[in-house]
Amino acid sequence: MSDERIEAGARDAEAGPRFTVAEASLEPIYMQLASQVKRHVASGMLAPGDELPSVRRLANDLGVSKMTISKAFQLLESQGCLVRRRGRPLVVSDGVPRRAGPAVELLRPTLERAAQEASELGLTPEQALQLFGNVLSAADTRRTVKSKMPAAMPAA
Amino acid sequence: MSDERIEAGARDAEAGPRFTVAEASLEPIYMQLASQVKRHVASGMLAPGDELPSVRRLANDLGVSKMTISKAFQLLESQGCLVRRRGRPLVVSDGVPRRAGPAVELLRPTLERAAQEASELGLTPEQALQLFGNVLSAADTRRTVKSKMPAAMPAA
Amino acid sequence: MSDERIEAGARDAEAGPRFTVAEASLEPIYMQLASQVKRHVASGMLAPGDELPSVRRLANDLGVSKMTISKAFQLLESQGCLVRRRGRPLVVSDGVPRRAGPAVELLRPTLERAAQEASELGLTPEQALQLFGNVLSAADTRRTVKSKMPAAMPAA
Amino acid sequence: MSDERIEAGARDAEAGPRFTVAEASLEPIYMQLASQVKRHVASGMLAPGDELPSVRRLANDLGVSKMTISKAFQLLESQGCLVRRRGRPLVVSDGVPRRAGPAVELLRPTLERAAQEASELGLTPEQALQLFGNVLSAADTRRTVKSKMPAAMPAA
DNA sequence: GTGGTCTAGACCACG
DNA sequence: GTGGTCTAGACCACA
Repeated sequence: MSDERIEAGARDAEAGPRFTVAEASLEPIYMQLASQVKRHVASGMLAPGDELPSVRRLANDLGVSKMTISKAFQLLESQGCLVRRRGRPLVVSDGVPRRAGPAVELLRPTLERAAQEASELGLTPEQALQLFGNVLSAADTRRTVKSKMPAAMPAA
Repeated sequence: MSDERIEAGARDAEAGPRFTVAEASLEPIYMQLASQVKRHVASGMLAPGDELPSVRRLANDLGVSKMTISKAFQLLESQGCLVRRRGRPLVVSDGVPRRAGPAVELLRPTLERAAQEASELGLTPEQALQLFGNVLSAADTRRTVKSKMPAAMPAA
Repeated sequence: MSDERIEAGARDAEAGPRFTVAEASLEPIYMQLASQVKRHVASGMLAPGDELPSVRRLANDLGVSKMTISKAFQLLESQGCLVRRRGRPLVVSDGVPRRAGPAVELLRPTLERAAQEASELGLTPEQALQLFGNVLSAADTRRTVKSKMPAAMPAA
Repeated sequence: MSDERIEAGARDAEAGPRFTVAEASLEPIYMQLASQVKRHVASGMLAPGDELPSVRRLANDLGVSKMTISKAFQLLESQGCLVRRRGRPLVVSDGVPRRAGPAVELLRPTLERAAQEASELGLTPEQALQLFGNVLSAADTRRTVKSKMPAAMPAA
């Protein structure tokens, strides 16, 4: 992860999903957030019925406008992923637990893109796989180092 | 590669680089093209001195505006990747063969993104690696099957 | 129609859909617009493939912000009613011609509300029907008077 | 009335006004309630001097916050429709029995909106009228069927 | 010219 | 406190 990311949520002992945006990315911020929420739902990090961080807090933590967060949430609501309740934080819908199949399927598009790029780069599948292995290890290490505590208990 | 892609180049006996764009993608077409050219250069598919297809032809084949192709080339020229010569097609610069290190490095950002997503999806590195293996195999198979004619050999 | 409405589109000989917003209404402007577009599609006033007025023009004519128009269109796109094409005006989708059944069904919710209110007002169905008849006549008259020409030919 | 409605009042032998709110509606609940009370007053279902259900009871029956009920009542009080007396339930004011003319006038705005929508849908006044007739019949039937007990007589 | 993204801030509705 | 709506204006991407 060479690009700078701004993080929000789940710090310290708090056990919640982490939200990050890559400012440098060309992908609109609200889309980064929306797909991130979907991944957190797919992973179980966000369960149906869970409340999301408030728009204001996220906007503040991530350093983006309230409207941008709102837009992300609105997109997710239009896709049936979140539900609105008057005057309450948004909540993960329980009607549509996983609309794109199991968690693993949400990763496929990115990997397909990687495969396409690897092919254009003239890399063999083996080379591509090995590089991914390296990248995964590096990420894992970084993560492990970062949180010295056993990752915050799952069911706090 | 579930999304529809429009292809151009490397047909018949001609063994040249293949250009494709995903209309549905949110990534600007000119950027898709520019990064694709860079990958072809990194892979050696396009060597320094090689001529690129004409703007008109690419625009026609890919079904996009000439402006869009121009913009991609313009971007590459401004990065020193292509050079323009009076009334001639653009050629690959030999001054800056690989500005991002070996080919493998151009794949890293996408894989880092995949790793980040895998982590958010709660997948283990092993699961992510396995899925990538599947995807690479599928892509390889598809490619092999597709080109019955001895056109451009599958990079491997 | 006692409330003031700001109109846009389809003036003079131009035969296009008319867009209006009621400023005084509590219904958000973008929702007023979105449901209006749906009605125009259901009526055939807007056919699949037709382009909508540009965001800027509508915003200007209706005296609202560009973002507000954009939000209405975005909502319609998320419902599959409009489709976006790079750098072109939005267009009525042909994939989902009428997702709520025939035109008449789009009127039902409002009439159900009216029926509920009539009942609470202690009106008999006959009284309610008669009042609706009066209102329809009034509207019809007003419309006829307004456009002295034969309403602009349907298939211009 | 396809939307779910939560009801309160007029149960058992008690013959009083019925209050309902549509949770899913975008219209604020307190406004739904306030306009409903006005209709009940216009219909005579609530006569000047009649007491309204207590805030607590309505809140409980309708499953909304007491604040919301209070807000509705406050609005009505500020409009002179209800009057507050020390420690007693609110009663219908006799000063302003029908501030918008006869009952039928309270229905007009909704019917005007329906007429506007019908026009945008390309329906003839005859079609619109017929649909309203159907809707009124359906509502009437449902109501008759629903109340097997000789509770509050259907208004007719 | 088209639409899209984002911001900063004001104001509203609901609890 | 929550989210929603709207604005005015800046900047970007695409034709």
